[in-house]
Amino acid sequence: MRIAKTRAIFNAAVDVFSVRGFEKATMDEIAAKAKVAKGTIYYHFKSKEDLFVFLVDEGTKLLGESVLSKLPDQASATEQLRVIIREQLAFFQEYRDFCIIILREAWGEDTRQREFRRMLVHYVRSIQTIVENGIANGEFVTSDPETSAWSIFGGISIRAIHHIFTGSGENLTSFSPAMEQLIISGLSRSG
Amino acid sequence: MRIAKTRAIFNAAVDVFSVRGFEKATMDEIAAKAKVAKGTIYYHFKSKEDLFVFLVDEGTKLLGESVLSKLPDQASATEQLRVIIREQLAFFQEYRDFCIIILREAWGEDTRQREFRRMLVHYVRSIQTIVENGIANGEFVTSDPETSAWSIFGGISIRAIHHIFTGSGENLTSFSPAMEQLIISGLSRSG
Amino acid sequence: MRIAKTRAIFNAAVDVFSVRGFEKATMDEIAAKAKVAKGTIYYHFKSKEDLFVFLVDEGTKLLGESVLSKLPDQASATEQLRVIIREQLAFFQEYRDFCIIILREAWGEDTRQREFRRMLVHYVRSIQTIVENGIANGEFVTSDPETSAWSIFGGISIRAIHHIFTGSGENLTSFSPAMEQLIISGLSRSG
Amino acid sequence: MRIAKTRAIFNAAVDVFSVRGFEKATMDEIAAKAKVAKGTIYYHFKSKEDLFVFLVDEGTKLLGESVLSKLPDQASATEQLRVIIREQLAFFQEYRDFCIIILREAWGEDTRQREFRRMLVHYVRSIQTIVENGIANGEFVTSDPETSAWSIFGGISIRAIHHIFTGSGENLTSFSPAMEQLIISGLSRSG
DNA sequence: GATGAATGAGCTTTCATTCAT
DNA sequence: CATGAATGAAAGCTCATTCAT
Repeated sequence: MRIAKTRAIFNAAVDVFSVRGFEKATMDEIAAKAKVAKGTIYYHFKSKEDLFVFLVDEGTKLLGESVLSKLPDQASATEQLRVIIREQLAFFQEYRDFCIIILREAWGEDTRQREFRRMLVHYVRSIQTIVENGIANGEFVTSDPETSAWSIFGGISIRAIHHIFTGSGENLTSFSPAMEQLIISGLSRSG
Repeated sequence: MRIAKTRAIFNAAVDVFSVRGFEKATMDEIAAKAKVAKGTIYYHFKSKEDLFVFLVDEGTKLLGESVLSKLPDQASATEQLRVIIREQLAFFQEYRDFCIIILREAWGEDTRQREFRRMLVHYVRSIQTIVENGIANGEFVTSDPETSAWSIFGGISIRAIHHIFTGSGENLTSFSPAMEQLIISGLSRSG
Repeated sequence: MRIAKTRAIFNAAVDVFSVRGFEKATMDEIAAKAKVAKGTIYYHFKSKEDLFVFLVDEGTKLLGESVLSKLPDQASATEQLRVIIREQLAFFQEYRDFCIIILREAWGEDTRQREFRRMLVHYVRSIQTIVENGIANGEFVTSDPETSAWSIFGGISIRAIHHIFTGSGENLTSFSPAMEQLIISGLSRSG
Repeated sequence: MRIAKTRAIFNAAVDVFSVRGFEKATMDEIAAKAKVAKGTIYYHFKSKEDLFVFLVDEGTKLLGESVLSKLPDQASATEQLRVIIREQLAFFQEYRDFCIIILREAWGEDTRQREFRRMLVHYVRSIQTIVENGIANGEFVTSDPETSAWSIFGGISIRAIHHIFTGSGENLTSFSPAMEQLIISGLSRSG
């Protein structure tokens, strides 16, 4: 029972936070959506902030696991990067709420925002590592792997969120080929 | 006098909105920072939302002007794209507050957020046009110019905001070469 | 206008705090009694605690002034002590609320309670000084002026509060002769 | 087992109520300190109020027994009063928590507070009886034995609580001689 | 034009009490 | 006997907005 309620609150919170944003989200709405009394949320989480941080931790961990578990061990850096692009888009397709929450709530000096960025940095470092491996084995060329990694992460994320708010029902993964090409080969015809 | 007060309010608002976010920003803090009475803000702006939208309109217009006015008319699409990257980074360097506001406040279904995205779409369409011109004249190859344009915009923005919150004092424009290379030539050695 | 509202809030707060006690008093009830909106209280006082401390400071100052201003400068210590007893009873007669608040709210480790005791100590020290003067000029005999002063203050206060809650409508000052006799001459017939 | 748990709850309650006061004390803290589940308290006591009243009844009874059992039957009223003063101080020395609870929680119109005063009145009446006996046999002089009794009780209690919150570690009974002298002989040299 | 005192709806959080196990 | 998860009413506090001056 305990886990069931915690789960219900978690799901409701993801929903409400993504629609309203952290500040405008109310515990009342989360409680209603989770079909528990407001006090029940406070029995399981010590505050709104605590609930949010829990959700962000889980969500970012899930992003990491979802994407990184798909990486083929023996493949080239190029292939690995393609997988990253494809799987991050797939993750945002399945968890649109997290895509919104990430872009909206990570930037600021509040505790929850710092914690959020700490998780994000961890994820982006995985991309950076792949880029660095690619450089090491001669596949890639770049003067600044950190900039590359954040640009790749940001490109995918902003492309996704723009689609979420503006696009048709099209699946996010349909952008994968164009993005892979852009990131691997660049725009230039000669490459 | 009118313009002076409006200006003071505007500047204070940019500051407070970027530090606190729209919801946590208070009219009291904006008034205090602008050194006007709270009622004075309501004399110049109809509401908190109205003030925010004004600021976003001005800011996005300024972004567009700052970046696009630097575009050399007769240059190649490649060169134009390089200028976009360089100048958008320069803009974010000068107006860090606005970089933060864009990434934080543009995503949601509130009126102010829709208006915000409308302005953003306008700007990104300029990038898209350059990409399309590049395709038309054979410089560029991509199957999806819209995805390219948003990826470019997103890559630059997220790289910038990560630096703003985490980086050292380094100038944002120092990332320009690496980003130009990534976007023009891609990561791949063979290109 | 400002002072009028502050005054109304002050009076309402004294009333509500004395009837309910600090913890059970609600800002809603104070606001209703003062006929102002709840927010108005927070415009004038930064918190419930702040309001309470303000009220305690004023009340204890008033107690000090009311009682001590009646002290005849050139009189004997005995006469001065009689005045203290009479006037403190008169003060509690007029400000029963303060009598209740003092006995109820001064004991504890919260900030407001420490502050309260600080004020009380100041007042009781005046009694102690009179006792010490009496010793110096040979009127009084006691081995411990501090104990005497607190016993006198406590005797008066508890006798008063017992009357407030249990007694008839009789005026508190009617206890003055018996108390003066007790404190000056003691119970013993031989004295 | 039943009695053991009831005892543990009782002790924890005395502790928590004296530190926090009735309103701020929480059943959670009492349960934690008693090392029982919260529900267990409700098995033994019907409500928070019920627990408090039980504790007050026991405590006041204990005060009465502790002090009055020491009264030497055949002694003079003067000697009996000296014993009262000494033993009440000794009681407060051993049960400081209860001294605090008395002064804090007895004044108000709630049921528990009326019940509390009913117990207190019972105790103070014992002092009053001694005073009246003293008058009857010519030892004492006073026009108002009730006022004397409450003043004596109040003087002792307030002197004690002031010491508890402000004093050094000194034993409360060290104030007994000065208080006995004050109450028996008064401050006046001539007596 | 400009002010700032006043408002009250709305929010987060607490906690005594209940009850299924 | 004992437990502790769940409840929801109630409270302190915030803040965008208004309006008399």
